[in-house]
Parts: sequence; C-alpha cells; structure tokens
Amino acid sequence: MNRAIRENSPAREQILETAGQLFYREGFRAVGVDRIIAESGVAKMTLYKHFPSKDDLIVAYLERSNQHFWKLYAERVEPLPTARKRLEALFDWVAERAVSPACLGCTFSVNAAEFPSLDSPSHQVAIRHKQAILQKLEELSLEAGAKDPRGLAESLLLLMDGAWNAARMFGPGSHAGRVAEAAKMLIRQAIP
Amino acid sequence: MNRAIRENSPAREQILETAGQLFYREGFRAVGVDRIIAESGVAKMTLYKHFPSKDDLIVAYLERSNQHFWKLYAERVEPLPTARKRLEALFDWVAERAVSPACLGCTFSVNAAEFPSLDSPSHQVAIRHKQAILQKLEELSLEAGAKDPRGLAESLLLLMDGAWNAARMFGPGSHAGRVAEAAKMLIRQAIP
DNA sequence: TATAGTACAGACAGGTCTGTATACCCGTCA
DNA sequence: TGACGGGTATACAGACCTGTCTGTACTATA
Repeated sequence: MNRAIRENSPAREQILETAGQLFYREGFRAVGVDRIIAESGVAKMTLYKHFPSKDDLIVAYLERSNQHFWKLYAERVEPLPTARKRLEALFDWVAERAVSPACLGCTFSVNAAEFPSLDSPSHQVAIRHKQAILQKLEELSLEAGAKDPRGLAESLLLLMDGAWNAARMFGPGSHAGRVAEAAKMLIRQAIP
Repeated sequence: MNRAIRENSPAREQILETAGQLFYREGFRAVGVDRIIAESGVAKMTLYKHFPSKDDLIVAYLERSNQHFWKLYAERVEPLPTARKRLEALFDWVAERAVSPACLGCTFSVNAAEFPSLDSPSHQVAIRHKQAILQKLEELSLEAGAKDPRGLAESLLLLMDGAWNAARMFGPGSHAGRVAEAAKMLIRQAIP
C-alpha cells in the first residue's frame, strides 16, 4: 500500500529547498521540473513520489515559506513589549530585508502575478498568507490603540507590498527602505 | 531588403490589442504566440513580420501601456490647478481603478515578477515606467511645497504599487481602495 | 538472510513552445 | 497587364514541458 511517504525525508527537504530558491529567483513558470531535479540531485520519480504534480510542489513551497515568515516574525517582532513597538519593529524588519541584496520581493505576490486566477490553489495559499498578515496588523493596531485599526492595517499592508514590489522591480538599491519611515508616520497619525 | 512594415497597420494594432489583454489577464509566460494568433485572427507570419520575437512584442505592448498611462494622466490629473490637488487626484484615480472589476493590478509589476533579471529588455521598460512615475511624484511634491519631496514621492509610490498588488492578489473587493486615504495622510504630514 | 522502503538512472510519451519556410491570394498602382 | 506589398494558410523543425515507466542499488530491520 502506497501511503504518504515520510514527511521530513531528506530528499523531500532538498527538493523543497532547491525548488524554492529557483521559483523565488526566476519565477514559477520559468523553472521546469527537469531543472529542479538536476539542481537538487534527485531522481525524477522521487520528486513525483513526494509531490504528485508541479502545482503541488508550488503549494508545498508556499506553505513552507509562510511558516518561515511567521517563524522570523516570532523571533524578531513578537518579543517586543508593546503592540506599538511590534508594529514599528515589523516595518524596520521589512525595510531592512527589502533592500538587502538577496531580496527579490515577495514570493506570494510573484505567484499571484503568474497565476492570476483566484481559484488557483497556489494563489489561494498566497491570499491566505496576506490575509493573515492583515489580521495580525489589525490586532496590533487595535492593541496599540488605533482609532480605526482596520484602516491602519490596510494602509500598512499597502506599504509593505509596495516595498516588496520595489525590491523586485529595482533590485537592492530601491526606495523600498522608505517603508519604515512611511509606516511610522501612518502609525503616528492613527494612534493618538 | 527588409523594410520596417507600416507602423500603424491594422493587423499590428490588432495583434498589440489582443496580446495586451491576454498578457495582462493571464501573464506573459502563460500566453503563447499561437493563442495570440488564434484570438487576433492574424496569421503567424504576420505577427513575426511586425514583431521579430515574442520578447519584442512584449516590449512593444509595455511601451504602449506606458503611453496609455500618461495619456490618462494628462486627461484626468494634469488639468487640476495646483500640485497638491494633482497629487490627491492621482491617488483618487488609482483607488478608483484598483477596485474596479477590470483591474488586475499593474502590468509592469507583473512583467518584473515574471522576468526578474534587471537586464531583461521588458523589465527595463517597466523600470523606466516606474522611474517616470517617481519623478512625476517628486515634481508634484516639490511644487506642492513638501519639505522632503523625494521622500514623499518614494512613500507615495510604495502605496501605489501596494494598491496594484492588492488588486491582483485579492481581486475587485480588495483593500486597494484605502490607497487614496493613506496617500492624503502622508501628503498632509509632508506638506505643512 | 529476506524483505520492504527509499532513492537513483534514464528512456520515453505526448503535448506545447517559439520561430521558420513555402505557397497562395488580392487589391493598388505604374 | 503585371509587379508588388501585405496578408493568409499551413506544415514543420527543434527545443522544452509535465508526467510515466522500467529497472537497479542501497539500507534498515525483522
């Protein structure tokens, strides 16, 4: 009987890692499975045992990226004592990351660009990721005492995605670093 | 000798129009030339006479989109009497457009997502488009009396691209409409 | 030692991609 | 009348795509 293969096999990890880097750097449609196989040093059948299709691989990669995002968030932002400080630290983090040489923008936005149909499985993972961020921003805004927490959260998410967009559009020397300053200005205005 | 074919032939227009809609709605890599030919009712050789390669077609489409953008800008924003009003009207326009059902985000950002290399010809067209917007925003900010025109312009561009991103990510019912309000808040703070 | 699980190696099927080649059609204008 | 510019129609080359198939090798454990 063919049950689900070990969840944390080394080959599976290797595939996800390699595929993720290629997808992120070159795009989802631009990278074929042959390339992923060649660069991860894994047999084709191994890939297709772990991931029934390329789409499944993309979904798995995005879910992993989402987990990674929240892990970094937990390390870098969550420990701060007040909601206000957490909001500000989040945008310091985004600014720092968005201008770093390795940053090529937001992989979820890239996916939504390449798979525009809202029904696409990977697009749905991307939507859920952004919705979770929006919700977190709203929680923080509320806790920080914003008059209109939803409004502040939505404005801040616009800035954040603008920064990721700038990073992919212009490369490391972009204006994305401006995001921290702009976010703090919106926060200052929204929280009396 | 292979002369340049008429610039404004009907077939050429038809190809650009059809290809543009397909590229915008489904993505650049997702749409093949066969599809463009079928839907524009044009022979393959005609397409390749007007555009030596698909990349050339993409570049031509983006340049056309850029011209279209500035035409709309000239009609809707330019006539306003003051720089401040022009800035605000620009973001009213973006907000309105970004939540409209036909809007699927920014085609230049989609292109940069699909062709991340900064050297890619189409990516360069996209960069020039965004740089022109940034420059226009800086001019308007300066004329409106901002203390730091460059800073305001960069912050505003983050918001604008965030709105386009939201439109493609979430569809018509997104938070992109928040962009006008957020922009006006930044403008109010930056211009005494 | 026997067996099950996992992965590798590589060929292959069937389809799609971009781009080219060839032959034909038809209105315009010299 | 006849050349020619612009377009049509269609076949084709060759690369690349996803996904499948067969067969082999290694390893852990019963």
